[in-house]
Amino acid sequence: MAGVSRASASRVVNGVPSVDETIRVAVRDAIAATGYLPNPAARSLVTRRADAVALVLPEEGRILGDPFFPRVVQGAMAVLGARGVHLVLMTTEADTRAQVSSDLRRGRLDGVILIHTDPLDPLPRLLVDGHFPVVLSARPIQPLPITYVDVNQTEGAALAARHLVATGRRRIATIAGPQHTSAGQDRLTGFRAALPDPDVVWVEGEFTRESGTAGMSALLDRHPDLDGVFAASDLMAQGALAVLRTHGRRVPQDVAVVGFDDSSAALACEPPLTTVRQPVEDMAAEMARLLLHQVDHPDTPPTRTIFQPRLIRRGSA
Amino acid sequence: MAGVSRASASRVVNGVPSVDETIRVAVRDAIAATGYLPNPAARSLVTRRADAVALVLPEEGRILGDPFFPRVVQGAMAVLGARGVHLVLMTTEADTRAQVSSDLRRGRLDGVILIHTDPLDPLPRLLVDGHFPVVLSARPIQPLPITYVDVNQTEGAALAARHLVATGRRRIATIAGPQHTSAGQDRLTGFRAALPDPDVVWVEGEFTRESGTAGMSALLDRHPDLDGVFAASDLMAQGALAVLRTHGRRVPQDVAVVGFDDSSAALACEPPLTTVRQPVEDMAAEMARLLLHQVDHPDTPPTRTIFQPRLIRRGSA
DNA sequence: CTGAAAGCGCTTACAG
DNA sequence: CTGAAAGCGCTTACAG
Repeated sequence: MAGVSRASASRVVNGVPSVDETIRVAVRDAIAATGYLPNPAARSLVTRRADAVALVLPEEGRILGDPFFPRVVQGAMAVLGARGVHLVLMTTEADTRAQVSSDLRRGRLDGVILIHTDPLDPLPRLLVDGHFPVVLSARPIQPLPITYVDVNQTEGAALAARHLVATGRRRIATIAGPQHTSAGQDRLTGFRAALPDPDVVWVEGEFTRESGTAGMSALLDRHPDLDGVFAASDLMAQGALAVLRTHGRRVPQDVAVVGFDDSSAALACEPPLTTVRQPVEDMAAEMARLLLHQVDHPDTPPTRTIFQPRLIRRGSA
Repeated sequence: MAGVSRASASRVVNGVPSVDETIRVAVRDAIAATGYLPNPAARSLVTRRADAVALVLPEEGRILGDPFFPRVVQGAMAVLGARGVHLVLMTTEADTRAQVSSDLRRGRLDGVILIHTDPLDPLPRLLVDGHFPVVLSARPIQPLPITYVDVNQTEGAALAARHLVATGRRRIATIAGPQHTSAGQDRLTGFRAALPDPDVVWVEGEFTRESGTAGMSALLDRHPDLDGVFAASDLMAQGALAVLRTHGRRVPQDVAVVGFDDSSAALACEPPLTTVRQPVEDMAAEMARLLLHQVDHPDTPPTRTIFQPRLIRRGSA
């Protein structure tokens, strides 16, 4: 309709620079007049690109319910959406996980962002071995040549420790995260290292509200006189706050509480939670960028990008 | 490799019944031996199917942060995943909303599930007019020939009303949802109708925690003696609970509180929230099924499916 | 029931 | 810089 070859039309649509101005204009006019939209399946058939990536979450319930999740999606969508790349939601449950690799092999997915993967999950290794573009949301606990993004976990925990000490707390304890995860380990390590006496009282939680409740009860049983608590997740802090209230402890007067994440749960707490903020949106956006870069340049060596956490002071400490 | 035509191979892969058993076996063996996976782009080019649908949410922040969201995704993924259909996340923000319709027209998306759409949003009408498969998560406030799924809102609110009355509450008030939405309207209507005196005290909220806080404060100012509150969302109930605590009211002894949704926020409340449960997973699964049906049968007339709510009794009332 | 052939709508060497 | 042609990997009438 523009009176040019289909090759030239294709070049204009794809913004190839070496096209004569008159042709370009003719094609653009024709596109505007007809409302032409390129067929992605036909394009995909030759370019070998799906323009779709998956956000892979552990079991459906756990992460979706995580107040963390919305911020991840928001950050990733911002960069993906701008490039017209689809964000497909998947989980690592038995049925879906098979789909992830088959979709990757069939070219239905260009790559994947793996969120909060279980340390024992073989999926990261599988994807690396298959040379598929992939980005992890945290340092893998077993060394793996894989690109990941993380927050400086030890520094974040140190921020919490220093704040408790600076505000005069002396009998400090922590509800740590699961010690089979890198985040759980690093936050405990960092917290201890920043305390005058690293021999701090601690219990292990699972990052969930329930485990925060259990952890705080255990702590209070053993050390009724404690005056400062660092919970390695906001959800655990929320659980801890409930227990403290039940036991008649005022927060922050009697016991100061610091959380970790600055998820939406932090503002739902009473009092609002002082917590260590991870720049989750930025991290997710960066994951998307790194993934897209890998898609464009398959031989990119693995990189790691570490973000700095920040202490957000609110009512609880 | 199986020694048959590519047409026969295609028939076996797609499960066409009229294929000789020997051919079927030969093809299956060849597939197993080679690890063959069909190329979805090539298939899509001729079938005109993307095998992908979008879950379209209002502005990124609002719904993603909604404790409701995980249950929606879970329900939809269960039926979509089983059929190998991708669930693509999108929003109605300026940039993405253009993508929704262009992806639909280009065949990159087979249909969309619209969640919590703003009543003024022109998107539903646009999609209906374009004859695209679409399912809404609630009754549209302006009549529109569109398929939707909803909970019986008035009955849900009536459940709350009857429970408050049955437990002896007499000075009852409600924090209603936004009156420009069907859910907000119906819950208020249903609540009033089930009360001995429909002339109940009420304030309007936005379904958010903040508006619950503001609403409860206003209510308490005007009616310090109230003994029962129905909040039209769990989030508003959570905000109300915080205000009641600040004002020294015990829940449920002094004031009973009932929420709506049974979202994850209900269990995070203190005390745990008595609330009206929407079967969200079931509703989302049904939306996915209805959408897929429309994709298969483009001329399906619009239907509506109403689910029954249930009162979940916990500590707050 | 099966196969040869056309065709889905693009992109991309390859000549010119 | 541009166009004719091949080809991406499937599905599906159409004969037989």
